[in-house]
Amino acid sequence: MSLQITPAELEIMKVLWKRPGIGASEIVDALDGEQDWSPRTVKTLLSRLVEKGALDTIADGRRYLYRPLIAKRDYQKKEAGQLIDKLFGGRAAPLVAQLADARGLSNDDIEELEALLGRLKQ
Amino acid sequence: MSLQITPAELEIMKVLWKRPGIGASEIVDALDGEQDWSPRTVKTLLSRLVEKGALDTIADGRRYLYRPLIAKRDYQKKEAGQLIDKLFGGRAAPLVAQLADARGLSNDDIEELEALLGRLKQ
DNA sequence: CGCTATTGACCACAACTGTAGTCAAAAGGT
DNA sequence: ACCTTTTGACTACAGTTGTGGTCAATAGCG
Repeated sequence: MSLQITPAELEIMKVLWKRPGIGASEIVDALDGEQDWSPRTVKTLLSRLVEKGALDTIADGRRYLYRPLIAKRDYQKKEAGQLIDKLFGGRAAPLVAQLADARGLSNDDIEELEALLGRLKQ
Repeated sequence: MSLQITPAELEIMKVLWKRPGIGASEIVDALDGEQDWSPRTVKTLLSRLVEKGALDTIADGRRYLYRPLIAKRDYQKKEAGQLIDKLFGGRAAPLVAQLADARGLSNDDIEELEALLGRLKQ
């Protein structure tokens, strides 16, 4: 199944995760400033996502509204899992260590993580 | 610079991170069982990695020995950073939460993370 | 010393990606 | 009732990636 979403396509998905059920032109507008794509490009990406089964269309007169068929969380989980399998020997701790090293964790991050670990531990 | 290493190329890098300075045929052997690539394929990937500046060659008679020019840690850091920027709003904590959810952290993981956080805290 | 196996250089080629154009139908302004 | 704009369908096309073939030089076996 593993529907492969490319980086460009992901930008579209992110818009639709925030505002599911909008049409192509709203997506173009939402991307303005972020990405500088012609509306044609956005349409192509949308078609490909529909083809791949990542999006659903709802007819709305002469146009379609688009809705994600995969949840953001599921996608995040899959990507995070792939990364640690690919590069960190399947262990989460080394990844976190790298992150801490790469960009430093804020105090908020640290507290949040401690709370999370506490919850996991019981 | 951001030399883009593809998934197939990464397999080669992983071998060379473990055993830097080996030749093409040793790499083919090392990959046996992992990947099922013809020696030609491995050769092509090696050339591309050299071309991209990810590997260095050392002449050794009629062949080359290959050595990584990027450290594994640096690559891990870059990838981890990209993932959280791309999908987790640049924050590490949500990533860890997803990982915990996706595959569960082992008790060892949890302890390791706690130790890590402790070190980061003061 | 001649033959075979190995090696790097170069080439091939289809699938996937990023980026967008053409076209025909339809919707809406005037 | 037209003309313009918007939309989806289809098409294009170059660059990247996965996968491997050809070829010529050469190194080592016998």
